[in-house]
This record gives sequence, structure tokens and C-alpha cells, in this order.
Amino acid sequence: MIRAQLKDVLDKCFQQGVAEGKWSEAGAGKFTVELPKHKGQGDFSTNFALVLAGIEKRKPRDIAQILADMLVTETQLVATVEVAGPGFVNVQIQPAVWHKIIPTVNEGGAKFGLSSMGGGRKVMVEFVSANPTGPLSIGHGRQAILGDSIARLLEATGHDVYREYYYNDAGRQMRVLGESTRARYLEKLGLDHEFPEDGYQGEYIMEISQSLIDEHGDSLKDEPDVTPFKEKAEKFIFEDISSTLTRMDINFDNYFNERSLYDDGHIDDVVGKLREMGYVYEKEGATWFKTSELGQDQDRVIIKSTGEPTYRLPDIAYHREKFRRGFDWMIDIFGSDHIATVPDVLSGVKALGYDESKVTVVLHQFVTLTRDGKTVKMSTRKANFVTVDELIDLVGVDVVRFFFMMRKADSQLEFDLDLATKESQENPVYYVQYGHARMCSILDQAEEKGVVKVDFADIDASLLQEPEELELLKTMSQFPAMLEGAALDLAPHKVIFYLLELAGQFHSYYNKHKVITEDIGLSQARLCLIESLRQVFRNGLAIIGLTAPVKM
RNA sequence: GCGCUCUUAGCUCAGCUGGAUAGAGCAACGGCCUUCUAAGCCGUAGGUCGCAGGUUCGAAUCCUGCAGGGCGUACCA
Repeated sequence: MIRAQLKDVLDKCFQQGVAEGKWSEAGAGKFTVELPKHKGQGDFSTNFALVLAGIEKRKPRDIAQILADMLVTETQLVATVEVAGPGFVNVQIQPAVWHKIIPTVNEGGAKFGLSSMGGGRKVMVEFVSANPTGPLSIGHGRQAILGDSIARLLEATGHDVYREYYYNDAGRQMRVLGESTRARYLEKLGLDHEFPEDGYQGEYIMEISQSLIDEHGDSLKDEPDVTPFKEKAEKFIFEDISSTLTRMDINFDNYFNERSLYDDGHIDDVVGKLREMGYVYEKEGATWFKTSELGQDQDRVIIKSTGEPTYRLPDIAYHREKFRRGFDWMIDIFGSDHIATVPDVLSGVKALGYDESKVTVVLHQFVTLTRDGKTVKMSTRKANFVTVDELIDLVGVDVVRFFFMMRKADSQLEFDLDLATKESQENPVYYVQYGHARMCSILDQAEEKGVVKVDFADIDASLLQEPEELELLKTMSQFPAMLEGAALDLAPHKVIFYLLELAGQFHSYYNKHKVITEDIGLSQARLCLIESLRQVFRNGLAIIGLTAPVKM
């Protein structure tokens, strides 16, 4: 916000320079305002002179000096100006400007930082989309939390967000699930059984078959149809998945069943449309999609010779429905093992005449789990995986959410179980939450000691002049821009890093300066600061779905 | 082979879309609790940003090539 103010001032200076013949119009909009990396380089820095010097073929420092002379006169905003290095102009902002952030935060309350950037744009976030073949694994957990956090960020920045879970309860996977369940059922009854070669070996299959025995006794032992086993398993597993999601405070607006695409005729319709447009042909008994004409290296099968569609066809039909349902923006959260589907789906929607640029795919890399210093291989089939539920049991929801958000999506995430369990005391999530708890404690203490709470407007603002205080105010003022940036980049980890930084600044401040002292005026001023700081923590934590404990 | 992606401190990772002297957390070492929560703070040490070119005032960041890891490249999803 203050950065934007400074940018406006710079634009004004630029125009003034043009009017006075100091430089031409050519450099308009090319320069930027930056936050310097190192201390002693002002609150903000601009490459104004460097950029213009290149265009005007002049010495950067000369231009910098002209700009500096203009800026000094902006005394409302600017405290000091300095030309540095090759031609950077470093600007120190008036402390009073920073102080204004306190009433701004307090007036905004829980809404401070929220923006209307999205303009109510209708956006669907599709994520998790795990078929009901087993409990949510660690990999699904990352996706669930990533997708949910992205959705929260988009909501916070003025988007109309719709969360959808897409699943398929037909197909081969589910048949194998049903057969696995039947095998365990027969096994438990002590009867002859044959466990499917690629069957699901998880413990949960035992539980499902046990509940079938509890309900039906052995009456299903001669059942030729796998359906009752499959349906029981599906119901059981979906309940398990949704209870896991609920624990993580993740909710969906809709669960979309792939089968409805068949029932409603969308699958046939899509094939028909593509065929009309000449994108479909038959070869070797299968139906092919001419993806080679849409920029891909080869054509793909969309209907197998058995008559069953491949995953591509329903995926394309599903995305067409998203367009038809009126979404302005469709975000798909996929694991990197689904990379292959992306070009197929995009080719499909493009061929059908939709704007594929409205689909954004966020790919996240795998989670590797380490235990006892070794990588644990995960597989739903083999059952040697750790579920999200187990992980939550070990370390709690906040730690799980935090860990999964800590890394940007396209880097692999190493989840060290030893660290997450044994040394959970040292988790960075506590560092942030502890900061919040400390602030609460300070505010409680102040009340107990009878320090009267006053409005910041009645405080002598010049009391907050410590470098640590100005630094906190500066970081707080970046909060709204940080949220917008994180939302635009679909990058929740930026919120995490921001909160870690702010927490660090607070802990340092706490150790160096006392908030409650004999000096009533100073105490009151600092309490106002702490209160607004706490608000920023609360908002930041809430937006990424973390709790803000009052005591720790 | 081809496509996507990653490579930054001993380990795990940031790096604001091209800026000044490269950043944090763990791990290591040395300090700080009669004072608002020590789940904290302060300090020390640790780097040819995978390698080689290119683009320009300026590159960890952009382009090309190479090496290495991951995921794909199915009439599995």
C-alpha cells in the first residue's frame, strides 16, 4: 500500500521530468519500486535512474540525482533520499506513515488484508480427486492441503471459489477393490478364496470384510456378483476419506461422480462432436483422438477396443462440463504422476472450442516420507503407506497443514517422520503460533495490571521509534500485497514464509524491549502495536487454515 | 529417445518474476531465564547458486547446450 503510494509519486516525478525536458517519454512504466535486500538501503529503492540511463544514454547517477532532488520535496511521504551504488535511489519513508498501519489494521480487524482483486471471478478448484480405493495417503494429503489453501487464498482475494472433488467409482480399480474385499470376507469365514494378484492389501480391507460379516454373516459367501462387496468398500472408504478431510477442516462444495458423465450422455456427445470435427478415427478396433493435429507428438486412444473409454475421454468431458457450468477459471491440482493427462485434456477442450487458457494446472511433486533416516516407499496396493489420518494422530492437524504448505508445489517435499513426531517441539509451526500466544499473554497482563487501553489516535506516535518497531510496522504493511501475490502465484508457501519472518521480528522485539513498563504512554503505544500485530497473525493463520492458540 | 520438472550452506528449503555485499530453519560451537511465556533471543562458523557459454549497465533469476535426480511418455487412472 505504501509501496504503491511511492510508485505514484515516482510516476509523478517522471512526468515532471518529461515536462521539464530532463528525459523523454520512452522510459514510462519501465522502472520499479523494490524492497532492498540489505539494511542501510532505505525502506524502498528504485531502479528509476538505471532504467532511464539505459534508454537515454546518460549517466545513471546524474539522473538519480535529479530524481532525488524531486523526491526530497515530497515531505508527506518521504523522509530522506539517497543516491547509492550504480544509481539506485533509496528512500526512507516518514515514520508517521508507518504508524498509520496500526489504526488501519485495527479498523480492518479480521478483514485486514483481504482484497477484491478477484472481482468475484467464478473459479473452480478441483483437488484431491482420489478414487475410493483406500484411505488418503500422504501424497493425497499434500494435494488436499495445497488445494484447500489455494482455495482459501483465492477467497481472501475476492474470488468466488467452488471446491470440487472428482471421482470414479466404476472401472477396473474398483472391481479389484471389490474382489479384494470378497477374498478377505471368505478368508475370515475360513472358506476357500483367491486373493487377486494386484489386490489391495491394506488393513482397512479386513475391517470392511469384518463389517460385512457383522451385517450379513456368511450369506454372501456364494454371491457371484462383486457389487455388494464393492459398494460396501466404497461407502466405508468414502466415509473414511471425508472424516479425514473434515479433521483437516477441508470441505467441498461438490463431489462429482465420473459416472454421471456417462449417464447424462456427455461421453457419447463429446466423441460425436470431436468426430464431426474430424478429430476422431478408428484403428485396430480402438477409437483414436488426433492429438497430433493439436500440437502433440502422437495420437491417443480414447476408446479401447473393448469399448471402454480410457481416462482421457471422461476427463475431457468433465472439463467441458466445467466450462458449461460457467466457471471463469478452472484450477486443477494434480500430482506429478498425472502430468500426462494435462496436454490431453487441454487438447480436448481446445478442440471443442473452449479457451484452454482458462484452465490452470498446478502440479505438485511427490512427497517422500523418511523414517529412521530411510525413505519409505508408498503404495496404496501394498499397504505400507502412512495415511494422513495416522500422520494427524502423530503430530496434529496444524503441523500437518503447515508442513505440507511449507514447500512450493513443484519441489519435492520431504516429510521427516522422526522430526515431525519426536521433535515436534521444534517445528516451525510452533514458532509462529508461540508468537501469537505471547502476544495474547502480553495483552492479558496489561489488562491485569490495569493499563488502560486507549485508541491509537490518542497516542504520541513518536513513541514508537525503535528500529524493531518500524521494521514490524513495515512488514505488517506488506501483508495485503503479500496475500495478493500468494494468490496470484497460487503459492500458499508464501504466506508461511511471511508469517515466519514476522514471527521472527516479533520474537526479537520481545526479547529486546518490554511492552509493559512504568511509562504508561509508551506502554499504551506498544500495546496498540501488539494488538494490531496479533490481528495480522490471526488473519494470516486463518487464511491458510491454521489455528491461533491463545496459550501454549 | 521425447515431454514436464528439479539442482542454492553438512541437511531441508526461501529468494518478491533482472538489481547493490546470497537468505532462513535444522545440525555444530559460544552466550542469555529473581523482569510481559526460554516452544524464545543474541553471537560464531558454514557458498565457484550443478557445469559451460550467451543476452546487458547488472544474472541464482531470462536463452542455449551438457551432466545428475524425479515424474510421465499405456487400448492403467
